[in-house]
Amino acid sequence: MNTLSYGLLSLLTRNSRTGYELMQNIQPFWQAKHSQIYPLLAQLEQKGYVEFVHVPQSDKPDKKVYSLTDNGREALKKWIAQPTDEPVVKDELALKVFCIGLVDKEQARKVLHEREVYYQKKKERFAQSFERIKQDSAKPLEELEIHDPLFGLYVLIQKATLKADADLVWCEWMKSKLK
Amino acid sequence: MNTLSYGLLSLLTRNSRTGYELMQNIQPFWQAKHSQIYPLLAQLEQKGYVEFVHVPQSDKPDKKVYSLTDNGREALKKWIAQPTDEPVVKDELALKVFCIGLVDKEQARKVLHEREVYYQKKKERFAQSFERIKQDSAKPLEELEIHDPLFGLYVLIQKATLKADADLVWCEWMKSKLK
DNA sequence: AGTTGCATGTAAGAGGTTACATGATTTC
DNA sequence: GAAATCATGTAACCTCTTACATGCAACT
Repeated sequence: MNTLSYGLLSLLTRNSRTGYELMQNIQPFWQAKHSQIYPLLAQLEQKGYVEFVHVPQSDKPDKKVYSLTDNGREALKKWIAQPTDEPVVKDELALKVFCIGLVDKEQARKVLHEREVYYQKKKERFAQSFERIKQDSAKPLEELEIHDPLFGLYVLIQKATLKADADLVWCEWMKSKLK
Repeated sequence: MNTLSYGLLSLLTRNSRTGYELMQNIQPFWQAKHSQIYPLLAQLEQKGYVEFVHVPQSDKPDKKVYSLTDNGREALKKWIAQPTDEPVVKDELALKVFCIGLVDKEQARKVLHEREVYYQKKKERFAQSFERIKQDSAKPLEELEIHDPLFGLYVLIQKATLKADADLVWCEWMKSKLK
């Protein structure tokens, strides 16, 4: 059981989902391709942590809809109680910035601008996510509590927004250094 | 040439360093073990991007001190001009938080507290880094410009500090949600 | 006509971790 | 006496990406 496997179980606590949907939905929290996820789902099924129903479709390819079993839910609870791995960040930009003095301000601005646009788009996507869960939620978001179904998603989008803001502040600050 | 290889070259623009030092110094920006770095250094030497001198030591094991060649410096400049990969973040905590409703507030607080301590320690380390480069720098840090040797390191510590602050703000905010 | 989305899967290879191997000095 | 630091390297294994494979519907 690796971390990604637990991540898939974690998503399934909300809804039943297909492998394809799991692949899409886990992206903001853990980047993984379908080629990694499908074999893991097969393993999780063998372990009895998930089960699936085959759903034939006429217009689109048939699909397998996975849901969490009681065993899977128990495994998740045990996992949460284990010590949490430290976050791993791999950002090529940081390595470039370290030796940014090799190029002129003009070129450095280009590198930074590319990243600024990236974070702005990211922020927009988070704003849209907030809107979506605001509509799905019975309560105002600020009143959501730990056992409300949308709590986890809500606080994660909050986390991601705060981080994107910090990155954008840094980009702005860098612009003033490269004038 | 993968990203980590360029990262090693990037560090060598500052100083000549041993493989062991490179392994330590790259940690804040790219987590890599010595078992990955030593073979890459051998490859970089074969490509003519770095060269090394053998330095015998009596009290400690002998070492190889690597430095950047002109070819290596040219390779770095070309790399900076290429499009930059998007950052990859893998944080087990995010996956746990998504399904945090499975456990009670008491347990959730424990998980969050562990991470808060981690970010506090990280901030302290960054503060120490600031102090160290403040002493190494001829100018006040705010006046450092792109071609000053400590510029890259300075702005990276600034970036890391802003992000750690954002994470700590989120941890505090979460505490109020879990009261 | 070509691309994107839906939907699943496998195979090859690159990237990365853990363990094995050695050995002196210093710190707890 | 045990663990940590310095210092290098290899081997086995796990993780992850890219490419191969299929096929229909909708959009451009």
